[in-house]
Amino acid sequence: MTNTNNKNHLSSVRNALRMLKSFSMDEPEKSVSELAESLDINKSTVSRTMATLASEGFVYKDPDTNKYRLGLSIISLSGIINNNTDIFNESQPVLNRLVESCGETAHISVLDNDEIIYLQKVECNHPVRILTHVGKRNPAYCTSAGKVLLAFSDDDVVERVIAKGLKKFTKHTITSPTKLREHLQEIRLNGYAHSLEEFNEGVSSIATPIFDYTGKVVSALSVVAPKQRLNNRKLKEITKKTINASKAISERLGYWR
Amino acid sequence: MTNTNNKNHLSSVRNALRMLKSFSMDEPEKSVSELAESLDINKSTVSRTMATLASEGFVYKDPDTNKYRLGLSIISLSGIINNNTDIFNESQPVLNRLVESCGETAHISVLDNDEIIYLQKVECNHPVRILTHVGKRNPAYCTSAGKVLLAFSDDDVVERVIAKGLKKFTKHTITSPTKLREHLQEIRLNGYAHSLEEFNEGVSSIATPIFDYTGKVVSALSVVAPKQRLNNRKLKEITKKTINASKAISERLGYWR
DNA sequence: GTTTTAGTTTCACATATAGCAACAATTTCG
DNA sequence: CGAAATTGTTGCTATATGTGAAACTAAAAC
Repeated sequence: MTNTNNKNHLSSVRNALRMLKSFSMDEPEKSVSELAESLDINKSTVSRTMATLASEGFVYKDPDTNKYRLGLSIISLSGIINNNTDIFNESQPVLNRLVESCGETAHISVLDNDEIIYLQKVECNHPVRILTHVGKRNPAYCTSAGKVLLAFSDDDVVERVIAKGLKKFTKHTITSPTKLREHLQEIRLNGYAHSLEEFNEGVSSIATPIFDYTGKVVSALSVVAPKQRLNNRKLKEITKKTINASKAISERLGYWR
Repeated sequence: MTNTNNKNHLSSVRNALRMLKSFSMDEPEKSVSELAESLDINKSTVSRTMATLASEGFVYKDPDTNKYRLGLSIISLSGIINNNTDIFNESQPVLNRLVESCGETAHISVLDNDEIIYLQKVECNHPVRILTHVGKRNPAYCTSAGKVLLAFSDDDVVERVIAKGLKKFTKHTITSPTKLREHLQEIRLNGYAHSLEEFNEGVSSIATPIFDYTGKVVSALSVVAPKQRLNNRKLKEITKKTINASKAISERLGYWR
């Protein structure tokens, strides 16, 4: 037996999903043995599970190296999500214009499991690029997008994030629960959030909330840039443009003032 | 027992994957009962499997309607695929320029399971749009991208496609095996393929092959447009631009000459 | 050529899973 | 508004099924 965790969950399915999730940006290819070791699951179980995943196209087995990669079925499924999510359909053109106007990379992100996850990214032309990608997860309390989303979330979400611990990533990371609560309050009033090197040294960002037709904040729009490209004037200018862009997206989602 | 198909495959995992795959553009939301009925799997099995999928973020359960949707874990995984696939990284800027220059939508697609699947799409600004999306599958023998990919595939792939049957979608669909073989031969010589309403009435497209550093055709670049926007001159012009764009992408992938 | 490592498959056993049925919770309909 | 029907979840049990150990291949390393 491997996992007897959640009683009403199918362990073999859970194993399969863990195998899928173990692929990452840094390790996009894995062998059966590597999977078996890192997940602490028997080799033969991994072998059979991966074969099943492969037969449905969720992973692809390189016939030369015997290593597995994520497969095209996942692309198919992601396409279905995207086209059925309003934010995807409505935000694309607005994002493009924002990126062009600011000259910096922009993202759409949502809160998931008390972290943010990037749903969309439009990259700028600068050769110096920031280290995000669609699907990436980042902490909520030290990114501008995360702070915006927290600021408009229920208190219990904020408290849960605080309870999980506010890890210090840089000397600018807010680690005091009280300060964080005050800061979020301020963000709610201002209608935007800045993160000046709170998560990564040398990286700053600006985020604003996107409202749906019910007036709920469903996602955040953020612009990221290397700190040195963001002097005070530029910061203000981009903040204003980001606010306008998120208003435009909110309106497309049916939000009225 | 539900499936005893492939002996060395895990049926519960296969069930889970079938459940994931049953979501589509037209049916992005499904209830337990719907899933159970359409897949002919017991309700309780579906319930437990979906709960497992939900706990890992592969599906999301709407607390109001009790219906399931595909979840964000899939977006995460797709992001990993994209950023680790050379075609994704290298083709984006070239695609953008092509779309701007042609004024029509462009795609990158690959062959998977004898069908084409769209990996990437850059949309044009025309209000009249074509019905594709990332992750969509289309038949290979009647789309321009598919024909290009078949033309540069091994014979057994072509024969397999023929054996599966050449369904007539429009009056322009090629349904004769002999004609198809000749046509593919021609495409290989020309270095591009056209599909003039072979799959959808009123829709035409142009596709060219993309080579990797080993000289193998790994994907196709295609431009799609409503038939009426593609007069003879425009068709020639776009064909030329598409050829150049695919050459540019191939070079970025390390292909020489 | 031998040794090591990696992946698949066989086999027997234990158990996790599928199906049934009962239950709880909605929703639909009279 | 209450009865009937539909839907989702959970004990329960038998048995199909997934697991782990080891045998077996195959390939790579030495």
